[in-house]
Amino acid sequence: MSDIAKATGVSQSTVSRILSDATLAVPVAASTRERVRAAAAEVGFRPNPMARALRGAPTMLLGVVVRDITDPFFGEAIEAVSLAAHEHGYNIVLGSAHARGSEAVELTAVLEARHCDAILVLGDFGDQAQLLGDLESVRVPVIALWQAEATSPIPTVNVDNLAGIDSAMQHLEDLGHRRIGFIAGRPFGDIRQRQEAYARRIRTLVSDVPRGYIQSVPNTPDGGGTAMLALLDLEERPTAVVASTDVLAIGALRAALTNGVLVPHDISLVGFDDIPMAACTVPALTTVRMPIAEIAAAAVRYAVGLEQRTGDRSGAPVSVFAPKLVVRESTGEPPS
Amino acid sequence: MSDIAKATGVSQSTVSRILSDATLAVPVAASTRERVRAAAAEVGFRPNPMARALRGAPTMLLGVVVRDITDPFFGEAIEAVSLAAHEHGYNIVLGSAHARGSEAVELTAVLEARHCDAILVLGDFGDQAQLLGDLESVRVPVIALWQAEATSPIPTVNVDNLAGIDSAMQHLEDLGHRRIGFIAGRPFGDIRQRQEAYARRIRTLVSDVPRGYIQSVPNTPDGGGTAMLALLDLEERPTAVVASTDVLAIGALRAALTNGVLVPHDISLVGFDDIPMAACTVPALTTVRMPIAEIAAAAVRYAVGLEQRTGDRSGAPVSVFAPKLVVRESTGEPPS
DNA sequence: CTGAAAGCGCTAACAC
DNA sequence: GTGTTAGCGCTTTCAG
Repeated sequence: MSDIAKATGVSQSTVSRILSDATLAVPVAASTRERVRAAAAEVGFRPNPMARALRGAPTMLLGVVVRDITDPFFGEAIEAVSLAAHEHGYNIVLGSAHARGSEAVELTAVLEARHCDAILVLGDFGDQAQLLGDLESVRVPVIALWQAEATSPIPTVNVDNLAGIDSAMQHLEDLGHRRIGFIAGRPFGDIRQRQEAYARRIRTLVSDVPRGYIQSVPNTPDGGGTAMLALLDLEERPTAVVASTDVLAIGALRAALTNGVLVPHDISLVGFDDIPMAACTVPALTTVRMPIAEIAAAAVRYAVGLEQRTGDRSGAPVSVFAPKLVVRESTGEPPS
Repeated sequence: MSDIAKATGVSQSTVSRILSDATLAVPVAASTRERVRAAAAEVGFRPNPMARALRGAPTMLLGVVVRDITDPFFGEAIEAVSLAAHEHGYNIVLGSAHARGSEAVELTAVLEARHCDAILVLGDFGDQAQLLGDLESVRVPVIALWQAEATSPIPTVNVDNLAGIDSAMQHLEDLGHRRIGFIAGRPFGDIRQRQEAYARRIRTLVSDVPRGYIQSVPNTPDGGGTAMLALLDLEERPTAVVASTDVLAIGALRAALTNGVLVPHDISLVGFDDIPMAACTVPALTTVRMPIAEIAAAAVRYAVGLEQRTGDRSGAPVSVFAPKLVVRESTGEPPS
């Protein structure tokens, strides 16, 4: 920058004024501006964001912490956030927390230190009190997506899990199902909410959740398979199963099929998330789709907005978006 | 930092020496160190990486450009890179290129400007000459993963596509298949290599690639489905199909199954990548698995190593890792 | 309208 | 061993 100042015979501060578009505040002669611009272009000048940040300017970076980047759902989510961020001129610093406590903590330190303008937390970290605690003491705005701990003081934008499960249950009930099982993942956050929604709903059908109708397993295809097998073994076998995520549902589907149980002929299956693969299974999965793009956009808008009214972290407002049931081939009437 | 200098009555430079662990070069009294450390801890001191970077220190950031983050394969890849980077104390700045030219270019600008210590490019950007060109003029080391353009001057670490396809073909031939079709994605990079490997191999079986045996489609499940349908419609229908990616294979599988073609009874199917879902289809997919973790580790090691011997970009060395065939349920003997 | 100068937080010679 | 001093590249008062 000083180079170009010398080359054009202007002072470095003038160059700064021109190149940083502070022009509006302090007028600069058009002629000078032209010359400087030209010189800058010639040298291929690129402002150094480090230096800018050092002076207190925003870094235009959004930190993103994701619980498990290999989860196909979060792949889509990151894409959506990245897109939304990009629209505001922001870039993404990604940290995958690998669901291990120590790293997550370290991670927030990194993100904070990197002076992200805001931090976005994707997914439930309910089992990592550390992280959540740390996040509270971070100086930049933190906003959570797909994080459903009611206790959290962090502003959150999420999908309406209750509505999602309700629509799935309604669909199943309309089809004639009464004995409906549930496959749960981790017992906190989104999945816990979905489980509660299920439990509440099923109690309107039967006096209480039948023994074994809720299977808690790790949120993996294998977990889903294990759960399905257990459900299938029940004395009063359910005629339909709601899985709290598509990943679980896909595992459950495979388990049923490989054990000679036809879907949806013998048992109906509904997932949650609508990951791309959900449409590719045979039969294709009936599932609950969330408005990922909208959620991401809202979160980014919020993160960016928060930067202006600094420190305003009191409200911990929560935006909730409505999901939509996508009926495909994995649901049908109960076996007679 | 000056605060803690004042508080402990030492000079700020001493504090810096202690806190930046330059201790080794210039000895510091143990007592002073203790005091400073304590004070630093009390204030909750966190070094400002911006300032550090401004002084020329490495930013400990690795830029990652990925062609399509929603591709489940790249999800795993990013995780692996992230893990490997973490081991060297590096973090990841993620940029998804959305496979759109303009953005990709802009992206590299951002990454360069962000002063990443190196840039990792995941996947083929063969259709984006812009990006590749830009990358060449970037000052930091660039290293490519899963990028197979022979013309590229960028150091590359990749999987041995030829060996992968060969093992798939060998497996099929051992089973007795002679009429083997191929589903190709984009006509460049990894996929082109795989296609060439297929073409070479099939010519050892028949005089030339039979008409229509290579189906070129977009790298999506739908694309795979379309390709499979075309293959099935062929006069001399293949008894086996090799798909250049699992995503294609999964789509192809669904297309076959929903059209009453049994896999592997009527037609065998092999994928490539071994994405997590590959084990969850019914039948589970026989596929070619790459050593993702090793590839990521090699790339990161390289990226980090390159930083020391600056400017050494001449060789454009290429590391190639051997993939491994994973036999599951989608392959069997040809129908009699 | 433009220049001079003071830092942002930190590191690295170079003294003492 | 520790303090002094000079910047890294940029923004920003404050004077011309």
